[in-house]
Amino acid sequence: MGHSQADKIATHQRIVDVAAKRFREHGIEGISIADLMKEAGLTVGGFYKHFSSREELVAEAFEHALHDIGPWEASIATAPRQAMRTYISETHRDTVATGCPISALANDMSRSTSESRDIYTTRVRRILEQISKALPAEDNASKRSEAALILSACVGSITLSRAVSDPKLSKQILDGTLTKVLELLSTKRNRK
Amino acid sequence: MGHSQADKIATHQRIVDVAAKRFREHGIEGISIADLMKEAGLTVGGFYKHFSSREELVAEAFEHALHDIGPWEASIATAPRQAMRTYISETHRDTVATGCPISALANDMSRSTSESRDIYTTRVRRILEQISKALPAEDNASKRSEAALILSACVGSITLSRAVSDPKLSKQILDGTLTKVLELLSTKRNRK
DNA sequence: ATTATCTATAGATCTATAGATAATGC
DNA sequence: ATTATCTATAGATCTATAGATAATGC
Repeated sequence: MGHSQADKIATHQRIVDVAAKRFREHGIEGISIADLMKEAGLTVGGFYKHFSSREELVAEAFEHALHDIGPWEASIATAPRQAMRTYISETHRDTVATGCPISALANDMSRSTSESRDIYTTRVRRILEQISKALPAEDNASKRSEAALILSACVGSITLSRAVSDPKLSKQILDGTLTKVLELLSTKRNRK
Repeated sequence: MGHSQADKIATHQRIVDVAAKRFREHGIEGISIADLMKEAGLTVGGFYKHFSSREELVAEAFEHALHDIGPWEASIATAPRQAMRTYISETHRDTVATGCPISALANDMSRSTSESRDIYTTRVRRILEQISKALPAEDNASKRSEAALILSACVGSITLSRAVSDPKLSKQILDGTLTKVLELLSTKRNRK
């Protein structure tokens, strides 16, 4: 067992990694420090040499989880249709642990008063801007509205697809939403 | 303090009422039986004369919570635009305790294996059908897709509006999504 | 000597149960 | 006599801390 300072950094990162996954999977209150430490190959006693409180781990783990959607977020500008296909997909639905924390932790965030909630907020704003930029040219107000619709559809469809117990309905929600979102991204509609 | 059988029924209902609210507010694991009983004006010891387990209360409370969206669901067919204005609103955002459990408990449901999840699923299916019927005439496949988009947008927008900490962004998400959903409900778009 | 991790445990929950108390209802 | 509710508590968590152990690093 390693005890060097380099090992400690790696250990710290491993705890955050595990937490970022399990929080998305089980909810922020849904897993104990002891279980997280165990999965990281450690015992519970060492935890407070790495974090001053559970809340501190939550904040770090949440920020870490946001890294997982970095590439996706960047792809909105360059390949918006592909980005939507990736998000609104069965693969994403079935990989909550490494999937988008904006969706997986939305209900938890609404109950949070922590710093994480502000980071969450900033990130939502940034994603809305990215989607807005990717939209066919219209006036800016309309773009902002459409970006809100599309992000809401992303979050809502993946959340609903995970919540329903019928795989057929789950797929129908994803496929239906994706189809319409892709239409919104490409079609120039006639406006009144 | 009442001890009659009639009182017991009223007491039972009061516990379920309180639970239905607090589960939506704090999440299913976010409040203890003791706190729920206290709010219902009782002590924790009496709980198991009403329910065989915590899980049984969760199931009853969830079904009870679904009653709260009965009128809304019925209004989709008769006044779809008004239904959307009601759902995607600041008022709904600020009343989680009595608001739509489909949104408030979505993340909890995805982790559940209980009977409640099947009830949830059936209800989602029914709402999708209602929305589908309210859409301007198109082919059925397209209607189903559009219903999926609209329900996803409802759930996603209310969830995001609660999760973000900036009231301005919160309102922007609601207003933007609502505007576009209303367009979808009324506009006959040109199709390729 | 310092420190990363471990074992052990205190104190605060939470679910569920046992037994007492005080009403109802035959 | 029955039963709705209460007080009290067992047993299982969970967060956080104290002190021991065994490695690192000057």
